[in-house]
Formats: sequence, structure tokens, C-alpha cells
Amino acid sequence: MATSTKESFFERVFEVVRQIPAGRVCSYGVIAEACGGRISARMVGWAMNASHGMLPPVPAHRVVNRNGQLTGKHHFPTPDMMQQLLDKEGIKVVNDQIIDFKKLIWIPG
DNA sequence: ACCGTGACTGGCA
DNA sequence: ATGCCAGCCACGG
Repeated sequence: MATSTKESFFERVFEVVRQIPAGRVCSYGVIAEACGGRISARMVGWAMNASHGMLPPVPAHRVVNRNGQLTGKHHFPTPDMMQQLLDKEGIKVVNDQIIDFKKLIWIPG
């Protein structure tokens, strides 16, 4: 990835995730489709795994599964960090579940 | 070049 | 309502 003649699909995913406004969340499937719809939701989660330590930082905490559940919180530096960040943005999370997720869901475009 | 793995999703029993 | 199966693409070994 050093040559960077062609950017990895990760960068594309990161860019979409960075477009998510604070106080809003997005699902993996939506991001996958926003990337061009040529990748599956699994690839998004996998890309998130590479987002750790990325600059600019990727708001992966705003990315949750289709159920609004913080499935990937275990991948953060600390499992509590994801909920703390969401709560700080005004998003209420209980039992790893986003409250009013249906209203907080944001879709590119 | 082949196989396994992965922070998901949707459909069917 | 809940649980299991299969599909999906990309990357590392």
C-alpha cells in the first residue's frame, strides 16, 4: 500500500464513514452500498479493523450493525470507549443497544 | 495460486 | 419470535 498508485478500498470506506455527522450513526450494509455497492457489509467491518490508528481518525463508533447494536465495541482500545463516544454525542446506548437507532440512522445522500 | 478468516445481512424453518 | 445457513469481497499466510 506504500506505492498508493491505487488506493485500497479501505480508504473509500473510511471516507464514507468520515462523512457521518456527529450525533448520527450508520449501518455496515449502508456504508458498503455507499462505497459503490460492489462490496459486502463484511468488508466494511473488516475495513474498520484497519481504521484503528488511521489519520484522520475514523469515527468507527458511529458505525453499528443493522440492529443498532455495538457489535464492534470489542475492537476498540477499550470496550467502553465506543458507548462513551456515542453518549457524548447525544446518542443513548443501553446494553450495547442504541436507543432510537431508527431515528439516528444516517444514510449518505 | 489456494485456503481461511472477518466489527454483516437477509432469507427460511 | 428465535436460530441456523449461505452469500459476499478482500487480504494475509
